Amino acid sequence: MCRPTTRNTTMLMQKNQVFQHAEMTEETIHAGQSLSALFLTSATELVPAGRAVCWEGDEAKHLFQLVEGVIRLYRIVGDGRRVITAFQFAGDLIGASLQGDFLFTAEAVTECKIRRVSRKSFDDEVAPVGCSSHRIHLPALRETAAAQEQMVLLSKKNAEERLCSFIAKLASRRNLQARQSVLRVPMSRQDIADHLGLTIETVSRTLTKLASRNVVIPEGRHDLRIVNLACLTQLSGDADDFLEESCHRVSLH
Amino acid sequence: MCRPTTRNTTMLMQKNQVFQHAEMTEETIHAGQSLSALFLTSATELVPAGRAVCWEGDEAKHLFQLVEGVIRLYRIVGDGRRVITAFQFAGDLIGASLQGDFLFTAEAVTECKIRRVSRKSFDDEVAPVGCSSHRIHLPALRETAAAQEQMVLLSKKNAEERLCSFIAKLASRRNLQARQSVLRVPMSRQDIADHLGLTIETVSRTLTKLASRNVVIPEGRHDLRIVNLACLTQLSGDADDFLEESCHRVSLH
DNA sequence: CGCGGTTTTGAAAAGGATCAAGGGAAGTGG
DNA sequence: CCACTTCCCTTGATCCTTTTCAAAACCGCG
Repeated sequence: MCRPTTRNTTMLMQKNQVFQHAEMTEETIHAGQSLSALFLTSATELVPAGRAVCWEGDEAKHLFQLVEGVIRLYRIVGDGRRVITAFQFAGDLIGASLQGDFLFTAEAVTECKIRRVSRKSFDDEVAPVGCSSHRIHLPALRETAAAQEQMVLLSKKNAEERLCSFIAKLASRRNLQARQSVLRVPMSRQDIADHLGLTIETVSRTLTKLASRNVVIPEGRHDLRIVNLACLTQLSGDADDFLEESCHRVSLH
Repeated sequence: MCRPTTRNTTMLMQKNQVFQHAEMTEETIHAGQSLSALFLTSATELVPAGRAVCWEGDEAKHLFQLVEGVIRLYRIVGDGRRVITAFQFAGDLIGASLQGDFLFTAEAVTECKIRRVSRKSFDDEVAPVGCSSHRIHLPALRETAAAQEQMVLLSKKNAEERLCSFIAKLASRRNLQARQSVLRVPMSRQDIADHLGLTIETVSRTLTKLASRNVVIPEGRHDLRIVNLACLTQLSGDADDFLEESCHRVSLH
């Protein structure tokens, strides 16, 4: 009775972009504006690569807007095992969905520009605006959706699917900024491994394998040439499966 | 402004260790009351075991309060692989942190009593109350915290640690209801496996191993005698490590 | 140009998954 | 109340993916 049915499968296929085109009500827009305004009142800070902007367990007295650069959010468990729960990119809000303490350490992957506002002024300024919970929820919503996706990745995907998912997602946000087929990957292999629940060696090997199949080609340590995006998406495992075959045919050298 | 207090465990506060001591401001309490009130206006529905109360992808026109029983939230990925992202227990709110569509299917594990309210009245009634985002965020917060913990579990823990984490968490919520050392585990092995990112066989084997080490002893399919809670906690892998040795000594038969 | 850290590659080992069968409890019908 | 069916769970044996350990290659940098 609890077994998967085909009905479920079809219905669920829509992926996780669910929130990319989330509701833009007047409220949302209005709130968005007041939000930018709030952040604009504070000067941008420059954070060098490797520096943390907040620590797990610290009281979340501020939140941050990432203006430029890439940040990793992570937790350390037990004996120094690190789990990168998410990467954040330009435009993202860090700590907006928090109360109390930070649940993660946020560390610059690349040099970053951030703006910071106190939680108090955030609550005071932004919350009263449009209160039917829409806007307030939005960052938390995205976070939740991302977390769910990550859980799926971690519990059901193999190394290749994980890596392809990761690259495809990176590529898709890159697309928004409109570019060619070379994708910047600012994070180290260790970062990627810690995000995907793999070891650095497995990441490396899997990448090599993808290269040999002509899906993506590493160019230096931090760039990837996307040769076959369709295939990449296929291999990521959450796509519709109907092209699987053709993809393999195309991709095999 | 957000200091924890010990009194007054309202409906929402009881679960989920992380936020057990979350903020109980006047606002929160007030909102909690208005929330209970809202839910109390709707009659309880009886949901038989195995029945779904909402489906992934459906528009979230309602939210639910779980009055009694256990519910699993899951997503189906690709070819019928099921990921149980969370279990929900009496007092939990389902769908409160959503906008738009449900991100999961919610299905009764045991027979359940639920109350349901429309999202509209939830937003209208509850949101305007205390608007500085505190109360609104609480369910979402818990969810996020739980999701993060789950990511840690899935990316860094081995089968034994996963199972021990799971049992320990169950046991800790059980404790709140004050009972003896026999823990009810309403979900099937398959449910547990799909939640922990393992196969049913591995769950079974690991349980057997724990039994042979005298940590927990299965009594029938849905009960566990907790013999050595300290050890269980140790083995869950997110505890402080200082007792690791002694624990092993104690546990080895 | 040599040096330190990162990445790649290789070989061996381990932990789970998978495949296959057997056991047991709950429910059904006689 | 008992035989029978069924479903769920356990156990065993083998296979496969990923990890682990080790060393070589690469690359940016002083």
